[in-house]
Amino acid sequence: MKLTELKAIQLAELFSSLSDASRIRIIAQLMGGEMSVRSLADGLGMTESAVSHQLRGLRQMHLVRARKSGRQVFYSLDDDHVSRLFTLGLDHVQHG
Amino acid sequence: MKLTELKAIQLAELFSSLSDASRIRIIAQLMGGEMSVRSLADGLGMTESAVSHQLRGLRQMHLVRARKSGRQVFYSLDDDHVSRLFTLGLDHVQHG
DNA sequence: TGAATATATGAGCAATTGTTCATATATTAA
DNA sequence: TTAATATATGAACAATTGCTCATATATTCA
Repeated sequence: MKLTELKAIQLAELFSSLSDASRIRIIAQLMGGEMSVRSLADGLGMTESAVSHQLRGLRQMHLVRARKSGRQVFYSLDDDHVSRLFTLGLDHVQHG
Repeated sequence: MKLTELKAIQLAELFSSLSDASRIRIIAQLMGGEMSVRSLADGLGMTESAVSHQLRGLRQMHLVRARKSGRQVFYSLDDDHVSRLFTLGLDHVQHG
């Protein structure tokens, strides 16, 4: 298959976004619906700062989207590509 | 969604395997069928050493498989999860 | 306005990563 | 056996990454 260097880099960046256990766990939580930064941090046992740093990267790669309400920010998965990549990956890990 | 820490780590490792442009280009080449280390290296403009190092990681994650024939080793994609992850990722990068 | 709360961000540091270079192993041919 | 070829591997180094800590911004409430 032919692939421009740019597309290769973009693809690598996309998968990079999913290449850390903390980010995977953030995404797993968001599979259940939108959550605030604090409740993500509480649920994951991470600091809000660490979660916020990770969410920034996920946002930049359009894996999550933010909705502001008052002083909270609720995050959710951006589109269904994300959960499809997630479950396809889980498939690969579980079977063969 | 609930996810054990082990599964989170395994998923992250899987996506890590796809998180580098060189590895993405190796996989793109292998979408066309099996290739030797040398022809991969030639086609990608990488040294055989660099390609071999990367193939080792891909092999360990069961993304590629090796078939030895004489003094050459031919690599191919391990199963269809790989190309499905690849094309799903490409989808995400191209649209939305 | 000022205090409290929720999130974001920059600097800095330890840990990880991808490559090169040198060398090792394995196979074939002479 | 020796030389040549194909691949693999270990060490080392620069570059990147994910966290903590301190601080900044934004919003609500008194």
